[in-house]
Amino acid sequence: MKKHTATSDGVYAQIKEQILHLELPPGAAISEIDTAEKYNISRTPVRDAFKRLEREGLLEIRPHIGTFISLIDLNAVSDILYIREVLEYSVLSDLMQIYDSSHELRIQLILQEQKELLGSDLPIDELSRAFIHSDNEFHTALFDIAGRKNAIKFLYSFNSQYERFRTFINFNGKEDLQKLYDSHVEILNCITAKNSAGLKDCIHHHLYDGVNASHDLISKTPEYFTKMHS
Amino acid sequence: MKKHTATSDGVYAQIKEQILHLELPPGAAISEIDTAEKYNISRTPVRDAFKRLEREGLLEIRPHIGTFISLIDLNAVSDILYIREVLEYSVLSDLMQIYDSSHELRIQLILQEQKELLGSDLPIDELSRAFIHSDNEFHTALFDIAGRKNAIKFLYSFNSQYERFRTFINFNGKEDLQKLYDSHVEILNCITAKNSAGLKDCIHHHLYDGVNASHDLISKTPEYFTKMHS
DNA sequence: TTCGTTTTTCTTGTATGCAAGTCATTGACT
DNA sequence: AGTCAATGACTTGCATACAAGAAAAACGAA
Repeated sequence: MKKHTATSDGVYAQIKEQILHLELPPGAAISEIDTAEKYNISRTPVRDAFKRLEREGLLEIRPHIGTFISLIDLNAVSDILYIREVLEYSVLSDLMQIYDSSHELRIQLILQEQKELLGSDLPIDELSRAFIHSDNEFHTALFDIAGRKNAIKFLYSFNSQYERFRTFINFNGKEDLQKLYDSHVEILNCITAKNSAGLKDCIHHHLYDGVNASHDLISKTPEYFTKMHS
Repeated sequence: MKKHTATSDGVYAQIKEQILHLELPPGAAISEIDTAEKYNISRTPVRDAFKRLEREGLLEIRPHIGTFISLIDLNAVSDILYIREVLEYSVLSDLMQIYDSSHELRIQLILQEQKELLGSDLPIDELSRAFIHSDNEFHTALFDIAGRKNAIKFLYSFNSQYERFRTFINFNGKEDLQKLYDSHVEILNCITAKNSAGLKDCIHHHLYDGVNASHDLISKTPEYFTKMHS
C-alpha cells in the first residue's frame, strides 16, 4: 500500500489504478467502510470516490447490498473502439495535411521510449503499464499536433473499461506490445506519406488486432466478463 | 418549483434542468446549504448532485469559496460539435446501406411531431425545449437503426454544455428551429437517396449553422460566456 | 482619511451517527 | 423433516456536527 493522500481525489486515483491493473478483480466486493479504514479516513470521501468510479463504469453500487468491481463489458469496449476508430481516423487525416519535420522529434522521442521498454526486462505487468502510458502519450501527441487535444481528452474520460481490458489482454505476452509499437510506426509512415487509405487500415488493425486475438484468453477467466448477447 | 423527490438523483435532475434552461444563469452562485433547505433535504444528497454536475461541466465548485453555474464554454461546444459531426457522419453513412421503408414510419412520426410543434403557438422557451427533445429523438432513432445506440448515448453523456448553448441560441426565434426541421428532412433525403457527399454537407450545416448565426446574440449577454482565446 | 491587521462570516471538506433496505441465519411451529 | 416467519448482521443512503480555508467586513493606528 502506498501513500495515503487522505482526500477524496487521492482514494479515487488509487482505487481506480487498482481496478485498471486488475489488482481489484472484476466482480470482487469492496465496501465503503473497509476502504475507509484501510486509508484511515471516513466514509464520506470514499463515497465520493465510489460514485465517480461508478459513473466511469468501474464500480457497480447496489444500494443496501454492496459495491462491486464491475465486470468487463465487452459490448462497451466495442462501442468505445468504434468511436475511437472513427474519431482517430478523422483527426489523423487532418493531421496528414499539416504534419511536417518540425513535429518529428516529439513523436520520435515517444517511439524511442517504447522501443526501449520492449527491450527491457521488466515483468509483464509493469511493462504493460508503462507501455500503455506511452501509447496514450503517442496518440495524445498526434491529436495535439492536429489541434484536437480536447477530443482525445474526451475519449480518455470514458474509456476506463477499455484501458482495463487492454491491461488484461497484455498479460498475453510481450508480442502484442511489439505489434502495437509496429503499428505506431506504420501509422506515422502513413501520415508522412499522406497515405489516407493505408492510415485507415493501420488504425483499424491497431485498435482491433489485440482484441480479436484475445478470445482464448477471455475464455480462461470468463468470470471477469459480462455475458455477450451478440 | 416542482415535486421534491428528496433524493440525490432527484435534485440532480431538477438542478440540471434549471441550468440547461438557463433558469439558473451562467455565473450565478448556488450554495449547498441553500439548495438543501430549498428541497428540504440535507447537504449530502445535494453535494452528490453538485459533484455530478461539476463533472458534466455545468457547475464550478471552488473549495471554501462557493459553487457557481459554469459559464458557457464555446471552445467546449466547438469540440463537442466536431466530435459529433465526425461520429454522426460515420454512423449515418453506415445507415445509408441498410435504411429501407421498414424504418420510414418511425422517423416520419418524429418529423411529423416537429412539424406540429412549429405550427403551434407555444411560447418560445417551451417550444425550444420540446423541439430540442424531439431533435434528440430524431438523431437517437437514426443511431439506433444503424445499430449504434450506445454511441449516441456517449455523446449525450457529455454534451450538456452544447444543449445549454442550444437553448440559448433558440431564444433567437422560431426561424432557427424551422431550419433544424428542414435539415432533418434533407438528411433523411440524403439517406434514402444514398447521397454520401450531400449527407456530409447536411450534417455540417445542421450542426454549425445555428452556432454561426449566433454571434450577435452572444454579444448581447457576454457575461454568460468564457473568453474565447481563438 | 488611509492603510494594515484582526475578526467575523461565509463557503466547502470531512467525520460520524442514524435510518432503511437486503439477505442469510435461526428458530418456532406444523 | 419441512416450511415460514422473525431476527440479526451486514450494506449503502441520509442527516448533522465539526474542521479548515477564503474573503469580506470591522476595527485600530498612523
